Amino acid sequence: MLDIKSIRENPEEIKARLKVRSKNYDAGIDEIVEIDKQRRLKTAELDSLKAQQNAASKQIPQIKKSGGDVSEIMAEMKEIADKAKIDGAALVELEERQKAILYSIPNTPHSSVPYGTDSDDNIEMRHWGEPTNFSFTAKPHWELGADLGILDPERAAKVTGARFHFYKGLGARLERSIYNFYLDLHSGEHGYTEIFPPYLANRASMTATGQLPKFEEDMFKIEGLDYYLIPTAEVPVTNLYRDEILNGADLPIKYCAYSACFRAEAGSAGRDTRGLIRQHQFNKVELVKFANPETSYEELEKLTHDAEHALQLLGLPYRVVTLCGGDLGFSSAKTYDIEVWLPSYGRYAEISSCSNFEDFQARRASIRYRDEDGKVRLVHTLNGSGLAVGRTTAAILENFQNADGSVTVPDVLVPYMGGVTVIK
RNA sequence: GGAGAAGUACUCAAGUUGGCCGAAGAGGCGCCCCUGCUAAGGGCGUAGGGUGGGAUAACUGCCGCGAGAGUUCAAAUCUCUCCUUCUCCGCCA
Repeated sequence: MLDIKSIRENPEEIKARLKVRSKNYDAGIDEIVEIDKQRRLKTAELDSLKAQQNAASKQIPQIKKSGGDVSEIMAEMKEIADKAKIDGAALVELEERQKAILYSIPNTPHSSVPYGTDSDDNIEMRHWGEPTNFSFTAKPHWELGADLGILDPERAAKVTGARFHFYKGLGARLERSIYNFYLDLHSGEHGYTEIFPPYLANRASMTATGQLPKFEEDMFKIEGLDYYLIPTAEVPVTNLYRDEILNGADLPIKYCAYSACFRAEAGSAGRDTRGLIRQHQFNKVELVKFANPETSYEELEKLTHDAEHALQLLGLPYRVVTLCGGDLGFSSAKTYDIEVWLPSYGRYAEISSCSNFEDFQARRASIRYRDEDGKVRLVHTLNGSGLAVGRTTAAILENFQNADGSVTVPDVLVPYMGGVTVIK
């Protein structure tokens, strides 16, 4: 959520910055400025009534003590109390309206984010390796999975529904090897503390990280409870410090977390219908940072490189792009996508999204830190996939397939695979 | 899931016939005094955070005793709902 004070003071600047997301973007800035004005007037009105009440509350017992008559002042206070009630209700309504708009406004993009309408306008920053060439006709991963007997979406459709998978045998082992490798890499070499979070989060948490209220239809909700299946470990891990004040000297705080992720993705019907790319449930290792605002963009670079490092060790070709305004996520100020080469698609496909949310989530979640000067400030939150596991499995199967239909296991995963070097 | 008990500041903890409770006390922490030494003693300080007014000052209003709602002129204190923790029972990986 954006700061109402900065909207109040620089409405035109905020509007201009939001236009990087979309030319015609109308976030309701003018409306919110007007509501804010009324809200503050009403607040002042109500506060002065309360001040009168407080003064009377001190007088009444004293008058009573000295045997005076309080009926007149009490009658007067009754009127004030009634008026305060009406004002209070009006104020609540204004606050609700303001909040509704404020929660629906996306983050302002960082100045380095280019204008653009969709993923075609993203900017390639760098790439590593080259697209894989095959001397034979390469198969897509879903065919490899079926032929090797390691992926079974058909039975998953029977047992659950579309967009779920059974992994079997070395397929299940490969998936497990990948997220164990990721966790070991980030918690070991990269200095992230490992977290294993709950897979359900409540409404307050989902609101704090920005999934709610705007994207409710993308979430799986638990019937009859205020719980949602997490779409990413970002939700529980970022909310770890909701409503807390951290010690500034402890920043940056770095966490990595494996979790299953659940996405209803109502709008995705018809896309990526086969294979592991777009599932209702998938595995992911997430990197989360709580950072000092001064250094959060350096932390974003480091986080992105940490995620890239995993792909380098696996030997998978990838590129890094800066998302343009039109492709930028709701809560993010700047995002790098890491895209892995996917032969069946003939293009790079997203396997990680590394974002700096600046204070957007921290304001919603009230995550702050005490600075050296004793002042309390909002932290900057960052996160990125490190990496999506199912898509890694797909990329490994496709990029490392052999002419005979077998798949070579990347060296770094062999120990995790119990010494298996080829899946056949 | 059932039955009880409890949630007050960094910690512990008073306060439930509603009103001089912004909230006793202790510990901890900070500063100082005494002490020729890392002891003992003494003094002072220690509620923040949010949100308004005001010049992004001085100063000042309002809200904060788990959360929310209610009763009342007035609630930490009364009522209701919810959350969390503890104990016992049940169930269970």
